Amino acid sequence: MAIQRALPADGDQPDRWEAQLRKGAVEMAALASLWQGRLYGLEIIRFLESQSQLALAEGTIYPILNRLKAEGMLTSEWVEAEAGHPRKYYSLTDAGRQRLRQMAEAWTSFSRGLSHLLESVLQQQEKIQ
Amino acid sequence: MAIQRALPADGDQPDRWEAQLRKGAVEMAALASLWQGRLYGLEIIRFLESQSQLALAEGTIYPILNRLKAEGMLTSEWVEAEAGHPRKYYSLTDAGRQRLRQMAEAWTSFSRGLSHLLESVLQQQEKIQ
DNA sequence: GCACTATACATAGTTATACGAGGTATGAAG
DNA sequence: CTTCATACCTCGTATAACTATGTATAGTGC
Repeated sequence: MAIQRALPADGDQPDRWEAQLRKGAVEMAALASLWQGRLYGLEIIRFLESQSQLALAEGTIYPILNRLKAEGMLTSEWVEAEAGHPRKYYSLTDAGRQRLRQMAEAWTSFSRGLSHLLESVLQQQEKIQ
Repeated sequence: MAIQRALPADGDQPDRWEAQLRKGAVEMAALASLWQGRLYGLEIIRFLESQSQLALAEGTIYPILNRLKAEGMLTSEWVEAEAGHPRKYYSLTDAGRQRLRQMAEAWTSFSRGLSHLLESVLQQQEKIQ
């Protein structure tokens, strides 16, 4: 985990979010995939791949899901499948929804800043041979 | 089992830009800061901070600059300052410019995918309270 | 001309992240 | 009962970013 250090209970610095975003965009994507309803592990991977070209490995997603669950951002429940094997479905908690909103805002701001930087670069695209 | 990339059709991507971008957005930002002309180390930090709210430490930027120089993405030259001390100015090479364009495109795609994911989340903003 | 300060460049060491490669468990099919 | 397919899980590793610190140069006060 990372987000807490020796910080006081509610002393979350907005500065930390930025730093976290640069790294934890994947964590945000995982939360976002659950926005419209519960999904199970492999389903999250497929969802993100189809919706955002974000290809995550199993070794990436499961640790993240466990971390998020430990932080109270989501819950899980085993569900028996008719044909197959039990699946662990994850759902957002209220805390998870709230955090996702904050991350989404911070991400948007961060992304906008970078896009601004890249404007000149991309404008030149038309001139490129 | 679990051979995730058993796709022969996919071929090999030039690089795993997506994966790199999630981490190396900072590297891209460093290249981007030099698009309009040469800057020296501390100047890059100040530029990024003012232009994109991206706050980088010296310990972050110098290793990146050295790495990029070693890869031929930029050149450096010492310049004597009237009042002060020599500064090491960095400039993009043609290779650096080309790479930055590729990264900018990949970033745009990646960013767009994530924004798409976050659409539903952000749309709910108005309903909150 | 010697400390003191400010600016600028540099790097060693720590931490955290994403991932690859393997392992476990369940049920279905042969 | 062996094999296959799906799904979950975890350890070890490479790498990236950051913290803290060190070095070098030059101007300022005495």
